[in-house]
Amino acid sequence: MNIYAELAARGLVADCTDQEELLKRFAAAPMTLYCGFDPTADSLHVGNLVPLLALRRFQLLGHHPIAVAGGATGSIGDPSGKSAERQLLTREVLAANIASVKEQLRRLLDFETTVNPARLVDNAAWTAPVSFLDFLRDIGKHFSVNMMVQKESVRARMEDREAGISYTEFSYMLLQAFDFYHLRRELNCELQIGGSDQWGNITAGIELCRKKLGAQVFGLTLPLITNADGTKFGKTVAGAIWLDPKRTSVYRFYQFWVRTDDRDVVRYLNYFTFLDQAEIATLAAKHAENPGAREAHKALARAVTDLIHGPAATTEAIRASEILFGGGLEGVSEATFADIVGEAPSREIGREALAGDGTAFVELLVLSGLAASKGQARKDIEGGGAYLNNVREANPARLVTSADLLFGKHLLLRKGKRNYVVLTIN
RNA sequence: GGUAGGAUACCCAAGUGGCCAACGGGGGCAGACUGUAAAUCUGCUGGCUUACGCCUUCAUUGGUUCGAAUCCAAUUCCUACCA
Repeated sequence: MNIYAELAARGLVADCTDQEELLKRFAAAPMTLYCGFDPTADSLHVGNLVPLLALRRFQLLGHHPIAVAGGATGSIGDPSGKSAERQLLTREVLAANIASVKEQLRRLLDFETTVNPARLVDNAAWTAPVSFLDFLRDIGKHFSVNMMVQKESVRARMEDREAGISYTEFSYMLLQAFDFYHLRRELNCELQIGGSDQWGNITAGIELCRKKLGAQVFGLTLPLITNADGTKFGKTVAGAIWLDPKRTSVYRFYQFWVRTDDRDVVRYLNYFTFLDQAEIATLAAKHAENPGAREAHKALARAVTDLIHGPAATTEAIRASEILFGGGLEGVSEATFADIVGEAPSREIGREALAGDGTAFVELLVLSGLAASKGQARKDIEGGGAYLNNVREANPARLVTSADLLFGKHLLLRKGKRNYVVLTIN
């Protein structure tokens, strides 16, 4: 299957340059392509997944992917889609971010294959040595400010008198264009992919290649992922869903996908998994027939978690989820329960807290972090939204003692349908 | 620099001397219905307290008053018009 058809079938093509020529080029031979990732944090998040997986899709079909870590561009800040000027990252933070993002990129692409191994480069490598004067003379000369001002990312900020745009961010597209030019010249890279907000930056690079190298290169953008309810994909109240398990536990990562809106789930299977069209069609049919079973959701969650965290961690997250959401705790063995400890959010608690008369249930809810204050905890409990060991407990004053411990050392607290915390005696 | 207007809780936004922990909407949390979904309906949404109630909060500081988000003064920041 050719890559364009594959992407199109999944709804992953937002736009591309010179489609006719690009299709011919795809048909002719494998090509080298790249996508950049700016290290704005020390971890990528699910929002970065679409372009990242797209690189891998290209690789699976024989193309040569290059992941570019934005050591240079990241130090400037991309104005695309940003309504306000960004705080510059310090060099130390940037360096640390690049190091960890590189690790994450490494795990998602195949660098070992001999046929078309992925490559990972840092654009600081070729940008940093260029002097400001040289850059202005060799690169800047090819850009008309008139054109730059027309670009959506810049125009939006120029029209907003309050926000404005600094000269620094205004220059961002030149740096990204320089990347494409460099990669075309040195590595014969012919295609850049990116989110649809990258269109302006990508076309800037294409023009630079044409002007300086007389080469035709291509751009292809991927759609912006939207949630059916209109909220931003990948963002929860608590923040972004990160790929780094230290920031977002595997359990929470898995849960994020399981809770996907019904209306989004089939689309997301296409966007975020490598399941083929037949498999997705089967899941879509199952979902249409019996949405309550959430087969599609589970397949989605399993596939993505597996991809990011590996099969072992995924299995644990699934097991923890099955126990917590599978009904009562009766018959759950200590070994099985142990699986969810450390997987589900957990906290430690001193043994003395439960000795004698023990501690009021309200206190424990606050201790666990499930409630922000005692007053809130009381309301939650009185409202029937709190559970001790999966049994509703409506009395805030209920004293919890050692007798309530599961297997002599755990308490399972729950607020609402799906917020669990395991308290463990230390 | 001048003039006018503004700053209220997570966000938007009412309130212009006591009935104000502060209308309403959004968001969030919980309950019902369900399927860890959506929609809908209900409750909650500063802290402490079993409760009576107490404490902190309407940009900052000080003042007037029995009593201030509300009046006065100064300060800071924003907006609009003028220069």
